[in-house]
Amino acid sequence: MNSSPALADLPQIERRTLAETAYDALSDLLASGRLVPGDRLSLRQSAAALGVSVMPVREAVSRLVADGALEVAPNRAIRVPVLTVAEFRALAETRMAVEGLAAARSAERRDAAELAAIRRAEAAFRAAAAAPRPDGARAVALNRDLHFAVYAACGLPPLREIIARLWLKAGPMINLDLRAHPERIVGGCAIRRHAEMLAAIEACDGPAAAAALAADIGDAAEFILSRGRLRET
Amino acid sequence: MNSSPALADLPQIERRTLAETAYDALSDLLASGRLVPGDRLSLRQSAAALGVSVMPVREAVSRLVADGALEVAPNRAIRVPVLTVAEFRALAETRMAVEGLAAARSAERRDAAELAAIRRAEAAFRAAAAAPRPDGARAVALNRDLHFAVYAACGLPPLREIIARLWLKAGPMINLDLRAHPERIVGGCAIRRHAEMLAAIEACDGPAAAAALAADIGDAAEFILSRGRLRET
DNA sequence: GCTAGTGATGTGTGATCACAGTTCGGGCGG
DNA sequence: CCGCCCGAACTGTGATCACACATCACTAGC
Repeated sequence: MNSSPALADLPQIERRTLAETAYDALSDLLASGRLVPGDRLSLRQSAAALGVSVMPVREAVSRLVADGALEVAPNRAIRVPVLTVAEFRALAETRMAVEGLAAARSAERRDAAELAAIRRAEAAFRAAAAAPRPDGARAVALNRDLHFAVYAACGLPPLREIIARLWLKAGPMINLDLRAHPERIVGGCAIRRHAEMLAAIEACDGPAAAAALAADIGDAAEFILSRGRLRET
Repeated sequence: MNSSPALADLPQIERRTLAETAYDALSDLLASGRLVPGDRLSLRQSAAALGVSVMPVREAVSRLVADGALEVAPNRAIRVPVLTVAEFRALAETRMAVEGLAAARSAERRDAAELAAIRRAEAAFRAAAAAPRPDGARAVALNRDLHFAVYAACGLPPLREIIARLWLKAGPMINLDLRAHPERIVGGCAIRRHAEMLAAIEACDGPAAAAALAADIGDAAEFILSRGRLRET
């Protein structure tokens, strides 16, 4: 079975289902904080907005509900969860532990290319934060890029996926205030924590990287908690 | 709007969708090892077996695919993944890290009731392993009960859910050999590791609990790897 | 004799319809 | 004027249908 060698040049055509695209679209809305805790969303309206039928949207929403990024109220209404203080604390603690784990591994295993990528991401975030008029949405995206540049270097794909799901759950709450008040967190602790983390990763110091990252998450969580927008019970 | 206090006694009627039931049914098949890596399954056949239409099954399968517990081949065939050696190693390492984390927290935070539950689960597993003719399926279930009794005591519901998903991914591979050869792992290391873990939890020694649990997972992983049923590439 | 084309069958994916349940607003009775 | 009730509109859920694609057995052609 000989065939033209030109066929080898053909790139694999990507096979994306509409459900996957819908999932990505909704995930992005959640991760960027454009979907606020308490927001309701309707399958039919979302489908209309995406220009598809309810079928793919239903599948995407079902996955997000399973991830805890959305919830179906007993009234059968789909909405972005409004976490209680206790739930938010548990989520933040889990993130500090799991993401700290990933950061420690990254510090100990990163190669030169990964370190360079982390350095670039840190510099980009710092530059954006130093801008005269900070852009909330851009800061959120760059912060995300930096964190996941670190997690990508941990060598454990399953761990990276776990963290991505945790971000989906925490995203709306975290990014809500970060978008509204970019100067607070961005100008304050985050830059310092990121610098500490980068230094630890450069020094291959796992525990220090974990501590810096946990502190970064802890700072943000304390800030959110102090604003008191969560449910008490 | 006064009403009889007897109404307070009524338990909340559970609102389960068929999709959730289907998800639980398939999860159980995966977790218990009755679904073996490489097995294909069809939406229509599964739906017929469950006595529902393809709709709920499709949603359940979609979630399991998102969890990595199932995969859709490019041929559009649904099957339980056959992990490569590298993937299995990464999964085992992730489990050792994350579940070790949970065990450490449990050791440090468990209350008396949780400790009692863990003791009961450990005793039940030990008793089943000591039986003259070990029952593979029962040992799998009791092992699962013991582990999750520990994770339930860590005080972090999100962490518990993460571990449940990891078990869904690893379940088919782990339980395949455990069901086939209950005497190997059950009679050997597992009992000892469990005893070490229980002792550490009783002593509120977090690091020791994490080490014992990681060793338990590591032993099982080594055993699986030595059997060489995984894909090389 | 062996390969390449061709049909039937079954696959997941997506759209559409049907239905029970909820929500919300308008209008009637008090 | 206020409170209740009923109906229209909308919700998610499930079933059914339609379609493009993959697989396999089979046959015609070299």
